[in-house]
Amino acid sequence: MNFYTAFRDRIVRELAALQDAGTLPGGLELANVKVEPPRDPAHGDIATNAAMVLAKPAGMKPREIAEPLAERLRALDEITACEVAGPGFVNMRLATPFWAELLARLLQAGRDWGASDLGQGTPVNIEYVSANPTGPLTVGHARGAVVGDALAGLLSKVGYDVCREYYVNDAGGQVDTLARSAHLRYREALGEQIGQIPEGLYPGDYLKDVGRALAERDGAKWQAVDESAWLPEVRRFAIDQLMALVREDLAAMGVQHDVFTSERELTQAGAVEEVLGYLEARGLIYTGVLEPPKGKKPEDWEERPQTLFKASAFGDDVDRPIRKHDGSWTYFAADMANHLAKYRRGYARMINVWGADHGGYVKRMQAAVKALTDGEGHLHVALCQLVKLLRAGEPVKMSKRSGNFVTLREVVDEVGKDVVRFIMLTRKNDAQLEFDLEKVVEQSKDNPVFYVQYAHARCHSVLRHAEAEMPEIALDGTALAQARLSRLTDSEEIGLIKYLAGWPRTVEGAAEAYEPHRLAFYLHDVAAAFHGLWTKGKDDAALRFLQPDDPELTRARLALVRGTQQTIASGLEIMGVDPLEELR
RNA sequence: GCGCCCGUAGCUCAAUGGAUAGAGCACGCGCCUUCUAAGCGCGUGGUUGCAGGUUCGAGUCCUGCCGGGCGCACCA
Repeated sequence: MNFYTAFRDRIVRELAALQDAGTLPGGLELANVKVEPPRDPAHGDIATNAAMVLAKPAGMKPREIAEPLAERLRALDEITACEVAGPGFVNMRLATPFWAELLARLLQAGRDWGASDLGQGTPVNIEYVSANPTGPLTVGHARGAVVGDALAGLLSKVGYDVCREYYVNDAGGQVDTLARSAHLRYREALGEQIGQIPEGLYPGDYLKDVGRALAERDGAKWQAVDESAWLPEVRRFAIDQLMALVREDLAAMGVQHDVFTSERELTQAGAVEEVLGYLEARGLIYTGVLEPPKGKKPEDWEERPQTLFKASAFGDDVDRPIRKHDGSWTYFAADMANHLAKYRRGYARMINVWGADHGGYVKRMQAAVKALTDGEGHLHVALCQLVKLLRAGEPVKMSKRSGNFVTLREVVDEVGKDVVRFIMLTRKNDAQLEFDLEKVVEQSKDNPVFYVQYAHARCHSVLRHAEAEMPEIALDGTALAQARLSRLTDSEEIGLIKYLAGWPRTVEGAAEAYEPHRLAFYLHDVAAAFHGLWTKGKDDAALRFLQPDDPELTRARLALVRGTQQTIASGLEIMGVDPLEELR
């Protein structure tokens, strides 16, 4: 479906023919030969760098390779012009019928437009969100949720077998703190005066609900007993409640994970001991003393022997502790078990979406994956930078209700999940993102969500008018694929087809680079091309899509409109955004 | 001190190692009896932080500086 790939195959074939003919020496490495769109459309539709990358190994000048190659390429039907330019590019222009044919294929592909088998069914695990169950999700989590979900959609689209995973950090000190905070709210619900929330406990009002629910279920059962008696049960209860809240928040964003893995269950099942045993057998565990970080020695630093994993043997800067002071496992140790479990379930390819504050954790986890899988596993980490939440240019105040952060829910309730999802993908994940609650719902050109949705709605508007004025024309993609597409001759019409034709390449590129934001930029450009064409019909009635006196031409143009609509819808679908048919 | 990320037009940001570095905003000038003007077109605007290096070719890769962000045992 990616026609650049198809042309690359042909060019490689022609290069082989040139080798057979003795024009080129044999045995050339062709892996670096690329076929891509020239940056400047004036250079043609597609270009290859073959002559330049082969010049050195062939011991020839680029032109000496380019000219005979161009000679052969000119003989192909689809290629109307082929010339050598610049330092040795071979530029090609494709025949109009080629583009018409491409539009027809797009329309027939329907929902599969842009799909490919790049991934060949390879299993990929994407772990994202994975927020601690100690509070509601924040706007920061929203970005991770959107990026992870869009990556999942993207990789599915190009043929990977994707598993969407959430790792629940329900072990360790933070959930104990949660339990204590919830217990306090529980006593409050039973009528006690609890006063100020002590330092170190979670102050958010959302825990009042948890306290009340516990009081309703268990009455005063846990009120006057020792902490050791109530903690495990209150903890379990609070985690369940908060995970339910998390799932609700995610559902409000349209995010649904396939698997929730519990750190506690993993640990209790002995998975960490297994990891330890595995690493010990390979001599990767030892007891040692770590150096304090230079220039920033913690106040309470004490030199003492710790159980360490030899992460430095796998690219990390230092070796990493796997037991805490009290002998329990570190978060890292449990996370190793988590990654080993994923690997064992068949996911040699793993992607984690983390907040930028976890950047310092990347190397050790990658080192762990290497060590635990004998180098067979591969972990990619996408770090999401901060989201700066603004309202009309001013930073948004934190709400007390939630515990001094802005929740995902507040934002979704205010602007809608589609807006959140789209805007979160308008920046590279490792760049900071400004999210202005007022701007993102503005119905104007400088709001990319609106701009793209408007183009999609305009397509539907045209199709609705067509239905009313020329009911004899069938408007579904399959029917329109049969239209006489050779009637599309205006350079802007052809230009739009060319742009649409780039969709599969865009999808593949975004998937390979793990960069879903490219979809948002591409859709913005498609929308711009469409708006331009639409407006041209205002200036020149002959360019309007609907030509009542010429049904054949109308059908061809409606095919283009449908193709645009399908492409935008296809992109929004991967991003998890519902395309709008009307904006009124 | 060390590690990771970032540095591109006045602002916010694009650009799988490719040709003359692109959009939007802002600024200036045009376009509404019409399928949604909630839009379109034209113009102004650049030493890609600095200095070297690799390459036929560097915003992109490597090294060193400068500036900003994040992190740095026993939290997650």
